[in-house]
Amino acid sequence: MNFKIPYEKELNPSQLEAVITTKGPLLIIAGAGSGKTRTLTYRVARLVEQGVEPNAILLLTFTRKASQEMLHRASSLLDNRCSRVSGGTFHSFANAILRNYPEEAGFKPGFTIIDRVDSESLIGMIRKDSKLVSKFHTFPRKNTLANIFGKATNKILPIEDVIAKDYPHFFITTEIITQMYKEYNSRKIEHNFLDYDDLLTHLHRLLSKNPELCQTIASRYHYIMVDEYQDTNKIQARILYLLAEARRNIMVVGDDSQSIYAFRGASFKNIMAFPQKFPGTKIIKLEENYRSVQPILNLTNQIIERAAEKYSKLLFTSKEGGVKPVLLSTDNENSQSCFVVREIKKLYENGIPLNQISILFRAGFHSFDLEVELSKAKIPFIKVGGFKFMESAHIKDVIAHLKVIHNPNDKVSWYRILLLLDTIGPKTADKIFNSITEKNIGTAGLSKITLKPKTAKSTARLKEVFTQIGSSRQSVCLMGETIIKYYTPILEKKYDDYPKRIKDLEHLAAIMERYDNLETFLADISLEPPNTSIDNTFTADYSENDRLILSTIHSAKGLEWHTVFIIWALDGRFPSVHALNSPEDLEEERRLMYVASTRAREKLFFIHPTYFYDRSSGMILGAPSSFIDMLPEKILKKKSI
DNA sequence: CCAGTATCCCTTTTT
DNA sequence: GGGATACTGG
Repeated sequence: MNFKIPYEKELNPSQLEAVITTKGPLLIIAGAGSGKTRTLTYRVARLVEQGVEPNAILLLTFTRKASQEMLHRASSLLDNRCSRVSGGTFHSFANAILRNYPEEAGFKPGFTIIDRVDSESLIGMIRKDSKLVSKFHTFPRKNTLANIFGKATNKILPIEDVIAKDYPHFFITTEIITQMYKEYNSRKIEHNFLDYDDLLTHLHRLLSKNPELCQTIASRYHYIMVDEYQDTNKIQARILYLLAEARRNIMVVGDDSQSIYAFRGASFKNIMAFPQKFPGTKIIKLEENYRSVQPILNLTNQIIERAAEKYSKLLFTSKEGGVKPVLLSTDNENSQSCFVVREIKKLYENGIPLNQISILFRAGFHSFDLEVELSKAKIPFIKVGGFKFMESAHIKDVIAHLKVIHNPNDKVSWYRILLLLDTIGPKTADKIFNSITEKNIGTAGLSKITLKPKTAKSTARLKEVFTQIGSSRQSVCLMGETIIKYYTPILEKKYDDYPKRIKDLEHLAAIMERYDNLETFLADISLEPPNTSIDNTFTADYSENDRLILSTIHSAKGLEWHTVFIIWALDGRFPSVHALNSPEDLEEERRLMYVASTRAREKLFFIHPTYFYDRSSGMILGAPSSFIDMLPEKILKKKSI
């Protein structure tokens, strides 16, 4: 067969082998910067070029953006057929399948995806209803309960194991927590809710309990590719197995050294287990690094070499030159920020565009001081990760109105809406919710139920809104506008900082314009919530042109820049205090440091203050991150100012 | 039954 | 230094 794309020319031997091995199970161990995305892209193109029906290829990635980008690139390599490849995240894939087979999966059509905040609210309701909670001196709070439930689900462990291992101080409450977990699951069914974990577990259950249906679904996908396999959890691995076991045309790509999502149940051991699940797996390692200069690789190799458990690999490059990474000690937080600002100005004057520079940190709030200094210096920046806009109160308030329109059974959202109103508390909200669900009259039914005069007065405007929306089949955007208009006075009364929040709502309205279907809109914002901001207001559409990038390390996965600054490279912050007493957690912090430092092409800085009082732990921090402190001068230049 | 006040808690990363 | 929860008065 003659191929249009000159694969041999454009790929190195290992990459080429990965691309042309299209049959059978394939495991690619891809070191940082080894052209993993390139390999996946060419492989998609190759399959399509071989005549495989594009939608028979399933490309599962970590974010939707990643799959879109790959398919876009594949399209420009070959042709537009590549854009018809089925791609997305595990969660969005599960969402799509489950919406097609709700009954088989055991719930009503038109389910609502609930985020962490909603899930905690529901748990809070259960907790409040329980008379047993007050019998204990301490009982886990709703967010702790959510953590316990989540861990049990994602790691496929019984509740009691999770409590015994991670929450021994709550051991005597085990029985009640287990009871609440059951209650949580049945209430989700009652209100037609699926939380993030449910998307995966329900899909898994659907496939495993329904062999024929599983076969129907599996037979659609002749070729499966999974990116970032090190960050999948056990359930995801099982789903993949069910989808791929018949044809066995499955390729997974990952790097165990870059596994950074154990906190939500991911396990890099999936990589180790893959060849056992699929006997005859061909393993290919990509070890040539095309990203960083050798001095940076020398350092990153050292960081990861000390890891307890890994597939061994050693990255090398043929890139010449480069300078040694720098560890810089500054006296306090603000001098850390000022140093970064000064260096950025220098780089910019030397012709490095701002969008080729990034500042990385462990947690979203670590950049606050720096953001102030950047604003003072008039350096434009965009921040990625950390804060969750979709979970901020004003956004959730507006969305709640849309959610009850879509699913009138959504008790959490009804509560949220009703409690915004004067004289309405939990009890009244309960009554209203019950009469609406009993009569099954939807949101427009709010005006049909009998209320006390006082309550009727408080709900008057809301009734109007729902009647208006219910009678005229409005577009998503129009509904949104109606609700925002209704909500704005409430917002102004509730928050002193309302101008900023109104701006957020305008951005939300802009997103809504792109949708003609409410269900799709609600699912999308839950599954791929916007996580970028400019000037502290969230931004869905932006160009990174000439903007500095501030990002959490988790959100920097897969990206690269000319220069990378890692701030707060401070013991107790990075690694975080939370990880200090668990060797496993500490290993994850190490991998996180590895991910952060392998983002740099030419220049890499670690910065830390030498004196910092940490309010939360009451500790005084000052030592550099233990992952880099022990590195010799030969590898890391140490300076202080 | 709501709303306002005192107290306690914790505080990472994300689909 | 803030949010969530428990408590208390109207």
